[in-house]
Amino acid sequence: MAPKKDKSPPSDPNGIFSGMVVFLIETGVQSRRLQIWKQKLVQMGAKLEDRFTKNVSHVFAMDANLLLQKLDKERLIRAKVKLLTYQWLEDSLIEGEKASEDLYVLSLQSGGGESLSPKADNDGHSRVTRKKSRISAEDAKNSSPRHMNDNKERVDSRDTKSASSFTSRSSSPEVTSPEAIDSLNKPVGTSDSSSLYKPPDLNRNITQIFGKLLNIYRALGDDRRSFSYYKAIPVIEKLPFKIESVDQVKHLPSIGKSMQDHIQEIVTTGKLSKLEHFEKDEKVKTISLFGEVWGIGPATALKLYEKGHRTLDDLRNEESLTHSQRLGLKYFDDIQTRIPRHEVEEMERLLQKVGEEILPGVIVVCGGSYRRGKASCGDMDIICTHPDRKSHKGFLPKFVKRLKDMEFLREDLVFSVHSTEVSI
DNA sequence: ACACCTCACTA
DNA sequence: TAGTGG
DNA sequence: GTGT
Repeated sequence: MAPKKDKSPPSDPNGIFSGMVVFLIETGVQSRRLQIWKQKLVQMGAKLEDRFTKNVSHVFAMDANLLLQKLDKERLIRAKVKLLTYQWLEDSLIEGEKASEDLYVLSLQSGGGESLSPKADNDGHSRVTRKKSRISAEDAKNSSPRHMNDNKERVDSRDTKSASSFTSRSSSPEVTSPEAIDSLNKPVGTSDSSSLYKPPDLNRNITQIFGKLLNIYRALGDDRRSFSYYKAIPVIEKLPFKIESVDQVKHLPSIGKSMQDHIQEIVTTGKLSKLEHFEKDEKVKTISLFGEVWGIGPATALKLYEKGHRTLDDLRNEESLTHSQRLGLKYFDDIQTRIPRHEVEEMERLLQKVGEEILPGVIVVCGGSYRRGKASCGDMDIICTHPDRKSHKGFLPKFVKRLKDMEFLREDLVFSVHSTEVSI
């Protein structure tokens, strides 16, 4: 059985590229790299053609120009083959699965002059976005992979209790130095051997505006529309080139007619009148502001606006506010302030220490944005576990009480009784 | 025309 | 049950 | 707003 096996690359019929019949435009490709690509393609199930036959399903090239130098445009159109950049190959190999082809399609612009140069800053390297990089680090700190299924109690210093105003920053004069924080971390390696990528962030002009629209629509309660922007932004961020024409985003997923129009306006005028209109609107401004208060959502914000309120101070005299909303107002600035990473680190150690006193062996670690390596965090997510898989029961209430006694915790934005039993 | 995420907690 | 949070 |  398995008669074929002595070939170096054990072509895998179930490889991610199986079924593909590939023709490569080798012009402008470093021979060494080309060799690797060929090997990988075959290894992962693709079939290589040395000529552009009609069996070919995919053609790869560095760019459209080089492609057209080798093959006739009309013939390509007739052939109905996928024309992709080698970047697709790179990214697919890195991800371990076929990437969406949308971002790598070589368009056969006419004329022959212009052309699109998919490389904004040279660097023939890959940049892809990993899908969800959640797994893995989870129990890295748990030391033993065996514990990964232990029951866990999840506490959120923001939604279970407020950890406001105990900050050591109250005394420190300045902490807001985006750059300083930025340089602090950025786990993104520049090494090309690594499988991490750099976010070029071209098209920031567009994503920034879309981000604002996202927030506005969310504040207004239009979650659907807001979600559309939420999906569109990362698609645009992924693009390896700077958008100069609406044609370049015509077929991208999540980018429909409306977004295209917006992009069109942004690349030509540098701004979006729709957004400017929103930002000028008294109602939108007010509702957005009120919505930033913890406990106030679109519905309440609108009611408050209709009652005639316009500033946060106006709200302080409002009778109808709930307990949570009052706290949200009282600690508005504190909650708004982001926590420097090193302070989170500090608190993690403190919490671990206190936890140990209550329940020896307990493991308290930080999750959320901290674990994801952010330079600053909006809140602090902590995860409490215990190796024996059962001692953690009943730990949370004691832990919380202890932290309140020592005034680490001062107020409850919400007090959860049942979620202390959450198991994963 | 219709779907697009979940779910515990608060009032 | 409507509203809210992430 | 986008996709089916």
